[in-house]
Amino acid sequence: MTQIHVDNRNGYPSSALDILQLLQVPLADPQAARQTRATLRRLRAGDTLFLEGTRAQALYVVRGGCFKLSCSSEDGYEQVLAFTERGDLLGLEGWCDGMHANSAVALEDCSVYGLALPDVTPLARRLPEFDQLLHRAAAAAVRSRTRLIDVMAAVSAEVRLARFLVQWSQRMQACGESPTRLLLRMCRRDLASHLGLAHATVSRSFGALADWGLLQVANREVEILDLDGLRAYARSTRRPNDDSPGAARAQSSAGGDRLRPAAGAWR
Amino acid sequence: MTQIHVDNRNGYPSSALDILQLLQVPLADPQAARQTRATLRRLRAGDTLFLEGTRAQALYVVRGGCFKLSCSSEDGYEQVLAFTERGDLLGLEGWCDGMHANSAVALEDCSVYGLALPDVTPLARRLPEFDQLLHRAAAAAVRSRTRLIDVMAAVSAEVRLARFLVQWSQRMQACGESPTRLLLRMCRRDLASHLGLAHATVSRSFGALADWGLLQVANREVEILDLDGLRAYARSTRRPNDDSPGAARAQSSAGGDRLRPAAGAWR
DNA sequence: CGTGATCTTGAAGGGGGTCAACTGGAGTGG
DNA sequence: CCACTCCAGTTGACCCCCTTCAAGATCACG
Repeated sequence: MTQIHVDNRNGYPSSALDILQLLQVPLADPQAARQTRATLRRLRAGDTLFLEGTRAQALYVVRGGCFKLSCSSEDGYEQVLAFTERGDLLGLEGWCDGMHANSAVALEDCSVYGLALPDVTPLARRLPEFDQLLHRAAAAAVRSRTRLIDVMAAVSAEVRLARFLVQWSQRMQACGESPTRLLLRMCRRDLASHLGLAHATVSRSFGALADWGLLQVANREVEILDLDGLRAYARSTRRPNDDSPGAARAQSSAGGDRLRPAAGAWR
Repeated sequence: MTQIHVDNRNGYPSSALDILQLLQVPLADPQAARQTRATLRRLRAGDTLFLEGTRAQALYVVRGGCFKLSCSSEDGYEQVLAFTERGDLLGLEGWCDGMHANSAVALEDCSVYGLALPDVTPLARRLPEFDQLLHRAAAAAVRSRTRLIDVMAAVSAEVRLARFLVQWSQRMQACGESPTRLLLRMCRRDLASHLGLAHATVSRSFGALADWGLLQVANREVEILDLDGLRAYARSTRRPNDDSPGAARAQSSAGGDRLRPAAGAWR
C-alpha cells in the first residue's frame, strides 16, 4: 500500500518562461526567463512528487491535476494540509530549509514544472517578477493554512464540510469551472483528515447537507443546489466571544429537530 | 472593551540595521542597512498594532512582548491564529496584498520595529540577506499555521492543550528561557479560541493534566513537572489511518478510568 | 472594599468518535 | 463469465467528551 514511487525519468525539457506564462506573469524581458532550464514531469494517480523529510531538489508548479499535501506525525497519523490546483507552487519550504516539510501525492494524473533549487535564487535575483512570485506564493500558502484553520475551528461537522465545499466552490469558480458541480478528487478518508473528523462523520455530514436540500451527492460528485444557503450555513460560528460588541445574538431555540439547518438563525 | 487604540505617536527613529541585528543576520555591508529608516514603537497591553482589513503601512518585527494574531469572521467570532515572540515578523501579507489579513493586539507591553512598506522592496533588492529574511519569515509563518493545524487535529481537549504547551515550551527554550516554568500571556478565552475549544474546557483540561501530575497550574503560571510525560501524551493521535503500515497498534482497553493519561499506550 | 473581569467547577444534553456490518465497484485470476 | 478479494463509502449502535448554560471563586484595580 501507499507505494512510494518517485518518478524521475520522464521529464521533458522546458524553461522558466513556461512557468511564468502558466502563472500569467507579465514579463519585461521574456528572454531572461528562457535561459533558466525547467522540467515538465508527468505523474500518475498515487505517485509521490516529494516526500516529507527528504532532501528537496526542486520547486514545483502544478500544471494540471490535483495533489494532496500532507504531513504525518511519527505515530503514522496523516494530516492532510491542502489539495492543490493548477498554478499552485509547491516545495517552498524545501527551498528555505533544504528539507521537505510535507509530502505531495498525486490524486489523479498530474503534470508539474520543476525548477532545480540551485537555479531559484539566481533567477529571483535576475527577474524581480519571479522574486515577487515567490513572495506571493508564500503568502498564498499562509492563506491556505489559515483557511483550513477556519474550517477546523467550526464546532459541528456539517459546518466544517460546508465551509470546505464553499471554499472549493470558490476556487473552482476562480479557475473558470462550475462553482456548483464539483468533482472531488480525494477519498473520504483524506477529506476526513483534512477536516479533522472521522471518515464516518464525513459521510453522515454529506447526508445531512443533502437532506437539507443544500446539495446532491453521488460519491465524489457533488452538486450544490443552494449555494447561498450553503454559504449562510457555513457561516454558523461557535457562540461568539462573550463580550464581542456587535455580534447579533439570536440563537433561536433551535436544535430541536434539526430538519432545517440553523442557517440564518446565526445571521 | 477591546478599545482600538493605534498609537502612532511615540515612534523612535531607528534603522533597518537595528532590525537585522535583532534577528542576528550577519551582514556583509552594514552601512547599506543603516540608510533605510525604521521606527521603534512601544505599545501597552491591549493596544492594537494593526487591524484586519485596514490598509497596511509597514512591516513589523517584534522586539519585546507578546502579540496575539487573530482574524474574525463577520459573525464576530475571533479565531486566534498565533502568539508571537521576540524576533517574529508581522504584516507580511499586508506587504503582498496591501491589506492586513489579520489583527495584532499586544497582550502585554510591547515594542516593535516598523519598516515602511515602500522601503521594503528596495531594501530587499539592495540587501540579499534581507530578501532571504523575508522568505524565511514567510516559511516560518507557514510552519506556525501548520503547527496550529496539528494542535487542532487532536481529538481530545487535553491532547490539544498538551501539544500547545509542548510547543510553547520549545519556543521558550529556543529563546533561552526556562522550558518548564511557563508564563502564559493570554487569557483562557484567547487560548480556547486558539485551540478550538470552549474556554471552560480549557480550564478542565488544565485541571486534568495537573491531576495526572504532568504540570502545576496557578492561573497563567504553568510549571511543567514531567516534560517527557507531557511530550509522550501530546503524541497521542487520532486512531492512525486504517492502512498505515508501520503504526504500532496497542490502544489498550483504556478509556475506562482515565486516572492516568493514555500516554505510552499509544507509543 | 467594591466592582467587573477572569477562572474554576457543576450539571445537563447531544454531537461525534469508535467499532462494526453491509453494500457496491474495481481489479484479478480461474 | 463468475468467484474472490480489497477498498471506498454508507449506515447503525453505543457512549464518552465537549459544548453550553450557570453559579461560584478568585483576581485585578480603582
